[in-house]
Amino acid sequence: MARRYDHHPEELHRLILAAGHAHLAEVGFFRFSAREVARRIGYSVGTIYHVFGTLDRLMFEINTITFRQWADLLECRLAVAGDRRLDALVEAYFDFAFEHRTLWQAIWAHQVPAGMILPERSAQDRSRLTAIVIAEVAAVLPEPRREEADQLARSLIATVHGHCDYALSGAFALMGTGSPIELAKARLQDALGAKQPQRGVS
Amino acid sequence: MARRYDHHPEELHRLILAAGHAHLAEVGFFRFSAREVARRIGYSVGTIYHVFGTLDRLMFEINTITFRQWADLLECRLAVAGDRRLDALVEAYFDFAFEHRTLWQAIWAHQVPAGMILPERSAQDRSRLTAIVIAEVAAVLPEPRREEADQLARSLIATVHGHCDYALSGAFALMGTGSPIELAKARLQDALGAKQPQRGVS
DNA sequence: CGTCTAATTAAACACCGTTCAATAACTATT
DNA sequence: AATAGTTATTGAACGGTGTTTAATTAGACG
Repeated sequence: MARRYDHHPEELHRLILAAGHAHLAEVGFFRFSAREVARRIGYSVGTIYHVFGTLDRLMFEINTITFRQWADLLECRLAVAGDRRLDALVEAYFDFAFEHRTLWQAIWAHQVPAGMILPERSAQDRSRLTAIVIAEVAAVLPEPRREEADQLARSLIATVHGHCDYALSGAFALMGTGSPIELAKARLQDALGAKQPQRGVS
Repeated sequence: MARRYDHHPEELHRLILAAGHAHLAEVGFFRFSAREVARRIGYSVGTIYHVFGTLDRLMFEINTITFRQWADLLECRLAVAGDRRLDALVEAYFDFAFEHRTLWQAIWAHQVPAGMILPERSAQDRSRLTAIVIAEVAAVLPEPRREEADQLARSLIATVHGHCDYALSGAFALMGTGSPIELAKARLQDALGAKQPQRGVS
């Protein structure tokens, strides 16, 4: 026992995160197991506790990776979007959630303990998605209302989030026409349409 | 071992549900324990499995109780509401979630297994909340658009849900003016305001 | 070469969900 | 009333979990 320097500390940190992220994607939040992560990388559980201190911190950092990937997707989609940029954001939001269901649900399933101190870097990664939406909402708002952008953007994110969550939980299942994603777009239109006419409105 | 008829089957069923509901309210979904429920009622774990077959079924029925209480609150609030009935519904939605945080979160944390067959009674209890909102949305829509009510109501529920979930998860925490509940009301106003002018609009 | 530090581990603890054979209490039949 | 049959209930077992800790040992430092 007590081998060392198979991996440098940073490397080990990344190794655990990568294995943990992959494991979480496979089995989902409720069947996630720190022991299984340890098994996968050929270390013992204790090492994970040594590196992360708490399971909550490991889960938090894994979810931060997911946040980063999610924001990356939104940026990619914006880069190739036409003039209906907010619709593109809604689609990216949904697409990520549906394509990486287990990872996305883990974000919301994990309750970060009250007192936990968050690394600055993580907070930044996690707020990127919000920042992207705020910028686009601000761009769409007419000049005098631009100071609303922050609040309004968060409200619209919550709106899309609600539709996405309901769709994944099956609550929308029995509905005929009007997919959740189209309904979400319609609600954004309701909130923004009056304030700023977009081209090509459906 | 093997005492009998301390409680009739129905009584035992209710006893487990009541204890389970109370336990869930205290510790939340992630620390819920079937063994603890058994301990509380003075039976062994096996009995719970005998009565409910699966932990998932027990959790499902406990959550159904929560759904029932939630719909009850909405109805009570409607009964004493003024002319801004939808605002009253939004408030009731939030109030229940905040007052019974653990129970409310358990509803969304619990993934009902795909194949599970649901008792008719439960499905009814669970759909009541939606039905209440549909009725109020229909009442507010102008005659020609009344057939939209079903879809629109679900979309508005998703909207409020998103705001509520975000608020509880702390994502709204750092915002200045404009509480989540007021933002949710504003989004409903956006969606319905144009279609039906309400008195006393803020 | 010896000392110190800290990474790593095995093992232990106290739980958990789930299953199942054994048992005892009730029911039905004679 | 006695017997046979049914079934509610249990304890115990199995394999898993998160978390903690003392022991070990690889590497760093003098």
